[in-house]
Amino acid sequence: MDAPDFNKEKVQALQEELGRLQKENQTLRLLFEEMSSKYNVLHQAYLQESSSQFGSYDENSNEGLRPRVAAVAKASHVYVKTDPRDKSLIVRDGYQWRKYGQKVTKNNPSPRAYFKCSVAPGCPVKKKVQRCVEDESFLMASYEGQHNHEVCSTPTQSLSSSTTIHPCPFLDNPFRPTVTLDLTLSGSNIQSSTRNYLGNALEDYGTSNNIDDDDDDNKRIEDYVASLTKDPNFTLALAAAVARSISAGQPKPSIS
DNA sequence: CGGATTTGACCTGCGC
DNA sequence: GCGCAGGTCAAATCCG
Repeated sequence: MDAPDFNKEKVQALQEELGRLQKENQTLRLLFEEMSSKYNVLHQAYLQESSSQFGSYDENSNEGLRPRVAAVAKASHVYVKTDPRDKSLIVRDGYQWRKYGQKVTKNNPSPRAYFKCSVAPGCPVKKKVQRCVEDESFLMASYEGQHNHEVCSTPTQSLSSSTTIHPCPFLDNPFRPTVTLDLTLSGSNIQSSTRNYLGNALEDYGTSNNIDDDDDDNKRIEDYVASLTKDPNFTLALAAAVARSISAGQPKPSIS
């Protein structure tokens, strides 16, 4: 058998395979972008819904980061992203608190701290702060009672640059820690930060895509896919987005 | 020195 | 009634 002919056939087969993979990559990319887009829309809706249920912050209001009093009237939970190395149980939420107790609870090795609002002498609001078992980088703050005064500090004092607040990243939030609502950012940056997780790789790929350099492209794709699939947070976010996309596409059961 | 924090003791509710 | 766990009190301590 002629060696050059054999090599020619082999090259041709590889080119066909390459072309097929490129088409597949293109399809997957489009699918990814669509899912990413849907994910962002759904996540924004989720955050809006969550902010109406939890003690949360109105970033569009000129009142800054003050928690909505109505939401704090009953016991509510807020998850705060902090530095895991920071062992303090301090949640900067715009109010001034006096610590009156600390206790180690049964199901959590991290101690629970008890705070009373010290802004006004008669303010009945209490707060419990405990590090999450699932992820020690999160603090869970439970608020009880209703403030009878206005917030005492400015928004810039309320939240440190490294503090981020989440409605609930563990129990009922399918997005888990993959997405961070960083209240130190502006509104547009909040959206861009939520896009980062799923969008960056594809955006990077899109901006650097060069048709003349197929080998580099494939290598880049493989690197992106490998880095994404290795990340459990991405897997969770992807699963949630797929589930939501599927459920969103199904007709809603009629309520009679 | 005064206010905030720490920490052990005490109180209370709940399940067995 | 007892034990356990969570919540609160208050004296001691720390810190600016």
